[in-house]
This record gives sequence, C-alpha cells and structure tokens, in this order.
Amino acid sequence: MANIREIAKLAGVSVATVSRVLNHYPYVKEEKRQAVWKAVEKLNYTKNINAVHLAKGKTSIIGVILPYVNHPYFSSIVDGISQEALRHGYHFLLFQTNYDVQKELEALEMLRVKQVDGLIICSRTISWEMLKLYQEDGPIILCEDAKSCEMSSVSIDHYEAFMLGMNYLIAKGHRKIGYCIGRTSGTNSERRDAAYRDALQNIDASPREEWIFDHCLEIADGARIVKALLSMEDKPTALLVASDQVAAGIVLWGQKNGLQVPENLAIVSFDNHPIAEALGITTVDLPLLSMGQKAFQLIHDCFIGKTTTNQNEQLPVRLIERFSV
Amino acid sequence: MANIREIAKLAGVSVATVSRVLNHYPYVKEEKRQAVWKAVEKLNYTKNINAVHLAKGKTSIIGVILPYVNHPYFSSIVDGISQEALRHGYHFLLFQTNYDVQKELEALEMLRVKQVDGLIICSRTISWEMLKLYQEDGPIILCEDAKSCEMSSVSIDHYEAFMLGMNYLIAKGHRKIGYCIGRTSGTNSERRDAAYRDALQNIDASPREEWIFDHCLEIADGARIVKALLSMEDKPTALLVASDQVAAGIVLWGQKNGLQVPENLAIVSFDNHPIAEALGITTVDLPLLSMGQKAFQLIHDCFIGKTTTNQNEQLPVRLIERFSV
DNA sequence: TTGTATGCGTTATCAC
DNA sequence: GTGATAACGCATACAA
Repeated sequence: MANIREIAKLAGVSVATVSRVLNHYPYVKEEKRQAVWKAVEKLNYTKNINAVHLAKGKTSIIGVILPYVNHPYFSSIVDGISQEALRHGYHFLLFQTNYDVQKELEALEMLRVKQVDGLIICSRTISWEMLKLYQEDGPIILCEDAKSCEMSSVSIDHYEAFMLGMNYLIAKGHRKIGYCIGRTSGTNSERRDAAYRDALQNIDASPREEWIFDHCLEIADGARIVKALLSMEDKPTALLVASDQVAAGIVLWGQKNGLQVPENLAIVSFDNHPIAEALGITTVDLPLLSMGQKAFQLIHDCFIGKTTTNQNEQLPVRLIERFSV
Repeated sequence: MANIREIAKLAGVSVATVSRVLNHYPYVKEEKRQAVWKAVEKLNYTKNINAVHLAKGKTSIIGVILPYVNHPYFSSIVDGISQEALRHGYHFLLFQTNYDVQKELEALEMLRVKQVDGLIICSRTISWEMLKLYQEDGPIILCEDAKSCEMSSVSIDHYEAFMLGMNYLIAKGHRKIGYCIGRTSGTNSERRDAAYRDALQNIDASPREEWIFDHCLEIADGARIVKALLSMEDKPTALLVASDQVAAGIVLWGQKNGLQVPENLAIVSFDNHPIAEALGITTVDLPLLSMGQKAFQLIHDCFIGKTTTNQNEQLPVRLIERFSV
C-alpha cells in the first residue's frame, strides 16, 4: 500500500506538500497540486487513518454504551445517534453491556486509551463516582438526569412521564394501580418509582409492592404478568407499563386468558412505538430518536469547544390517548 | 498523558522492556516487571491505542453495514455479531446506510483506509462488482448467499424458507397466495420470489403481481396491506409475510377492519420474533442471532489465517405451526 | 534477558 | 509557497 512518501517522490514534491494537497490547504501552486493528485490516482493511494488518528490525537469515533441493542427502546436511541453522527463525519462503536459492570468498565477504558473521543451512556449499572473518574479523559453524555452529579446529560423526564400516566389513570377513577418496569435500579427507574408513590400519596392511597413488576422488557414478559395478575386475590385495576412491548404482551396474553384490557385492567404504557398504535394502547410518547440526536449534538458541542460547562437537557413527553384505559 | 518513554525512564529500563511487560511477554526479570508496573501505576499510564493500531497495521475493529439499526431483523443480527466480537476482543462500527449507495461506499472506504480490519454486510444495494473491488483491502462477509459471486457469506436459505411456507399453505388447500416483502431487489428477495413462483408452478397456479406487496417493513405497513386487500375484488386467501412485524400489523389492523386471520386470510410469516408467538402467528424461524455470530466467526477465521478460501454457510430454518393458517 | 534502532504514516512547526 | 524534520506512541527485528 502506497504511503505519503511514495506520493511525494512520484509527484516530485515534499511530503508536506502532499499533506497540504490532501487536506485541501490553500497556498499550493496549481501545478504541484495536479501532480499530487495524479500520483494519488496512479498509485491508488489512500490515507491510513490510524496514522491520522495518532498524529491528531483523536479518532472522530464516539462510543455508545447500552445494555441491549436488540430492543426498540435502545435501538431507537442508537438510530438517532447514528443519524446525527453521520451528518458530522463521526462514527460510533457500540458497547453492549447487558448491564455488566465489567463490560461497562471496558467501554470506559476506550475513552482513556483514546479509542473514542467521547462516550454516550444510554443506560448503566456502574456508579456515578466511578464514572466521574473518566470525565477527564473526554466528554461523557448520560441519557438520564445527571444534573445532581454534575455531569452532562440529555434525558426524558421520567418522573413527569409517570406522573402524567398516573394522573390520567386516577382521573379515570383508578386507585388500585401498579406498574411494570425493566429494572428497579437506575436513575430513570427511581424517578418513575418516586412519581408512582407521590401520585398515590396525592389521593391518599398507598403503594403495593406486589403490584410492582420488575424485569419487564419484552413482549414475552407480558405472559408472566398476566399469569401473576390472574393468581392475585386483590388485583390492581390499572397498570403503568414502562415499555410498549411489555404492554402489548399483557394485552395479547390477557386476551387469551380472560384478562381483558381495558375491561379488567387499564393500561398506560410508554415509548409510543408502532405496536402501541396497532393495539390501541394509550401510551406516553418518549422522544427516543430525538434523545439520541441530542446526545450526539451535546457531545459534538464539546468537541468543537462550543460547550465547556455541563449541560442538562430535558425532553418533553406527551400522553397519547387510545383505548386501553 | 504519560507515554511509554516516561515509564521507561521512571522504571529505569528501556522502552522495549516496558512494551514487553505491558504485552505480557515472558523473559522479563521479575524485578524489572515490578518496576514497570509501579511506574505505570504512579503515572496513571494507559496505552494510546491509536499508536498500537498504527504500529500493528490493524485495529481489531470490524465494520457492520446495514440499512436500519432500529428494526428487529437487523438488531438481532447485530446482537449476534456483538456477542461474538466481544468474546474475541473485537469492537465494531455500525454503518447505517438506509440502502443509500453513497453511504455504503463510505463504509467500504473504511476498509481501504484501515479503519476496520474487515466488514460484515447485513444487506446492501451496491453491486457485487463494486464490492469485489474492496476484497483486496480486507475480508468481507455477506449475509446473503454469495457463492455464485465468489465471496464469503453466511446466509439463511430464503428460497427454502419461502418454499416451506408456500408448501404449508398449499397443503392447507390454498391456491390464491400472495406475499409481502421489504424490497424486491437484493439476493435474498430474489430467492424468495423464485420460491414463490416455483411453488405456484408446482400446482399449476400463476403468480399475481397485485398480490405482491413491496416496502413492507414494520407493523404500520400492515395497515396499508389490509386496506389494499379490502379494496381488492379478487383477494388472495393466503399471504407469506417476510417479517413478523408486518404480519402482526396485518393481523391487528385486520381485526379492526373485518379481515380476520385466519378465517379471511391465512398468514405464514418469517423471523419468529416474540410478537409472532404472542399473536399466534405461524412463522418460519430464521436464526438471525446465529447468523450474526457465525458472520463474526467467519471473519475472525480470516483474521487468524484459519481460512483463506471463500466460505459459504447456510443456516437451517424451520416452520413453527401456530394459528394463523 | 535486555537495549538500540527503526518503522508505522501522518500532521505540524519552522525556516527559507 | 515549499521543504526538512520533529513529533505522535508503540512494536519489533536485531544485536548483545
């Protein structure tokens, strides 16, 4: 593979001039410019991008940390990041962690070793304290409210979203309300839980731990929820379901097992993915694509020095009324 | 940021020895090894991976080309690639092309400039001829049958899969059969179309172009299909649907509009994603996760020199009988 | 076992 | 405008 020196020799100029031509500098005599391009053509030359990375000390690659790529919630975010990165000539490495701290640490190491210029963390297990150790190695953007820990973030106001759902259910007369969630730990989940409890307190009702269902991620989990509900003596009359996928599962397995939505159980879910529309599920629209785009924009602002302070953006949500309540 | 030279100085050894320690070479005296690690610790040293890439001439990064990341079909494949890459200490860059040839070319360039060591192409628009120009730059694995163009591939036998579905429908007495597909071009789509026509020929039936629905990708497309079917005078009695997502859309929008599955329309779909089980849709299981894993394994075999010839693997499919026929 | 010297392919500085 | 040459940070062949 030809390198810049061979080009220089063939074109009869110095490597510096070749570099200038290749990088579209002004102030190169036209005839030399021509000669360089001719040599490039002739030797079928391409830059070795690793050399560029080394010389420049940056890669134009960002890292994206997420637990699962094969889930609509996260692949929507990735979609947004991807679109925006492409527009700015950036690439991204995907780190699928399955919420394993070891894997999260490995991804963070990529920032230290300069494999990536920055990091977007869609969801995490690792602690904020640990995270902050890597802040000096490059910009990190979190997809959760990180104002209190003094890191940059773009997030959905999950408290507001859950509150919206709760108040809607309450307005429709429900008092026995439970919820389904992917995991109970994590900033976003904790905010949702807080909204749940606050909303119940507002109507002098108390939360019921057995109405809170953990590990709800995909359609198949709906079967488990339905089964659990059916075997309960004192059932909730309504459920907030933190993923349209799970809500769909509940609706569909409910149909088969005599638990009708909304007759026997009201549901408000979250995301507003196509499946919710198809099933007529009332859902809170979460701007996941926008969040991905915004996350990249924030990190890019750091790269170009537009931003030096921590930014914390919140994206609005809205309830979409359909027929599951 | 400290570099290897500073470590060498502080530890009182040469850079070569530092490198040996860092890369776990044998034949380094224990006390020097200790000294090096102590210096590493003290200066909070990390390798600059770009320098490693430059010196080694490789990156341990592969590129993955796909049209959409936010679609279960593709994110399943990515999941497989991701899992397997991680096991072998590789990372991957995702190139979302939206089937845009320009973007596909940009991704291929990453192979030329040594940004990636190899490429997995999940789906493409670009021609085989163009693709072959990049073969000399590194291994390329296609997720489609590429035997005839002499490139490596791991694929699902979509001809067999479609034939399986067709014969099942035919055995159930259907003769008026159409199909839904993501796009009509592409190796995989062409193989499916061939199976469709061959199967009909076997029963002396002829294909009906108006029963072939293009651009079927996600749930929402089901609404369009249902509408089209309802306005047809001469309807098909059965449909092969190349994605569970679309099949789900047809079932759900059909319910709302008086087109019952299977009473008015039989459906066999493909993928065997959770939504198909939830809706009781008879589907052909496609091993997408395995395909992703296998794709990485093939490319890895090239890296370690285990394979020099083109490999063409086919993964088996199986029909899962449920209640949509 | 260890050190020296060189290569990897650019970019960037500085003198002319 | 242009060319030498020094970084960039590491791996490795070769010599000792």
